[in-house]
Amino acid sequence: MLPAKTIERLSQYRRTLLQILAKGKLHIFSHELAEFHNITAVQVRRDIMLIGYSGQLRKGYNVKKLIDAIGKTIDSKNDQNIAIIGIGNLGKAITSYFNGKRSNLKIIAAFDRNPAKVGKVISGVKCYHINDLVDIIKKENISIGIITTPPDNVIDIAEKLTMSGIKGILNFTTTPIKISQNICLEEYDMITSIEKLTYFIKDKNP
Amino acid sequence: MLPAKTIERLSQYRRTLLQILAKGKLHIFSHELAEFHNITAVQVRRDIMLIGYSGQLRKGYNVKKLIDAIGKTIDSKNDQNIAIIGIGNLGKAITSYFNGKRSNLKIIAAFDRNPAKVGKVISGVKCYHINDLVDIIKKENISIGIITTPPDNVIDIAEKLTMSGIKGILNFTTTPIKISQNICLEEYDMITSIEKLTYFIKDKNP
DNA sequence: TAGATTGTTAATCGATTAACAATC
DNA sequence: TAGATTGTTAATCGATTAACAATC
Repeated sequence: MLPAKTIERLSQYRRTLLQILAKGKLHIFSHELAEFHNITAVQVRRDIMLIGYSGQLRKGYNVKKLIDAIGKTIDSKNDQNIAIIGIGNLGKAITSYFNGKRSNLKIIAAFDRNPAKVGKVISGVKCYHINDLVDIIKKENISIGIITTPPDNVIDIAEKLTMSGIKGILNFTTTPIKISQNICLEEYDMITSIEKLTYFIKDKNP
Repeated sequence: MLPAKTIERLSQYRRTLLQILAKGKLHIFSHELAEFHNITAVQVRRDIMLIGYSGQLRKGYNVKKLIDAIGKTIDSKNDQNIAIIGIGNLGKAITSYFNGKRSNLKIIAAFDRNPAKVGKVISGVKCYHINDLVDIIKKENISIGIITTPPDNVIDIAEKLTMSGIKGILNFTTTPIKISQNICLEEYDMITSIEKLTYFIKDKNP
C-alpha cells in the first residue's frame, strides 16, 4: 500500500504524461516532469521508484511504459461503477468531466429528489429517485458514490449509501459524515479551500 | 502563521459551531467537536490552543466566543472580492454555494469566452468577456480568482491573472499552473480524488 | 472527593528533501 | 573523460498523538 500523497501525484503524472505522449515526446527526465507539477525531481524519482519502474540513465523515463506502470499500480483491474447523488450544477460538472474520457471509471447513475429530474437522462446519465438508491446501487454493482447534494440531506444519504454496501464515498458537501470503517471516505470542501486561501493571502498585501 | 492543516480545520469547526449555536447549544467539549469531524479531541484542543482561545474546565468551550475567536484568526479584516473564471456548471455551483451566505468573501464577477454568456447576469453575478479580465480585476479590486474553465485555457488564464495583480488563485482544473512566488496558489483536482479513492478501495473487496 | 476535562510538552509517525554512489 | 542523470539511503521537517500536570 503506497502513501496517499504518492497516489495523488501518480494520478497527476499520468495525465501530464498522456499529454506529452500526444505531442510525440517519447522520453522524459524526472526534472521535466517535476517542473510541470511544481515539485522536486527527487520526489518524482522516489514516487516512480515506489511503483517499481525504472528509467534509463541519461535518457529518462519511457513515457509510454511509465504510463502503463502507473496504471498497473493505481487502476483497479475491473471497471468501477460510480453514482452521483445530487445532479445539480456540481453533479453535472463532475459527470461532464468524466464524459468522453477513456477510463475504467464510469458514472452510470445519478440520484436526485427533484421530480423534474427523476427518470430523465442528465449529462448522459440516467437519473433515479433518491429513494431507490439502495436498490439501484446493488443492482448496478456501483462501488463509489459521489455526494453533491445540498448539505442538509447528507446524513440521510450517507446512511443509505452504507446500507447499499458501497465501497467508497466522495463527499463534496460541507457536512462531514461518519461511516463504518470498511468504507473509504474522501471529503472535499470548497468553502474551506477558499477560506484557507484568504488566510494565506493576508501577508501578501502590496 | 498557523499550519495550513490547522486553518482548514478551524474553518470547518466554525461551520459546525454555527449549526450548533443555531440549535441553542452554548457550550461544547473538545471531544464533541472532534466527533463531528472524525478527529481526536487532542487535535481540537491543540488547534484552539494555537489561536489563543481557552475553554473552561468541565464546561468546555463557549460556542459563540469560539466562533468569534476563529473569525479573528482566519478572516481578513476587509472584504475579499472574488472572480470566477469560467461560468459553466462548476463555476455556477461554486457561485451558488456562496450566494446567500453571510461572509466577507464575495464573488462579484464571472468571466467566460462564450458570447452567449458575456454581458448576462449568471447565478447572480455579472459575466464579462475573458479579454477584459485584467481590467475588471484591477477596477473591481478583486483579490482571488477561481479557475473553473476547461483545462486547455488554463495557461493563458494564469498569465492574465498574474498580470492583473491578483493575490490568490484557486485552480479547479486538471492542468497544474505555475505562478510567481507572491501569488498564493491552491489546486484541487477531482479526477485525482476519485482515482485515489479507487486505489484505496481495492483492498475492501468483500 | 473522584472523575472529567483542559492546556501543553514530549514522543511518534509520516512525508519531503539532502546527500551520494553508480554509471551512461 | 566530465557532466548529467537515476535510484536509494539517511536526515530533516512537519503534523499527529501520547502522556500528563492542573483543576473544577
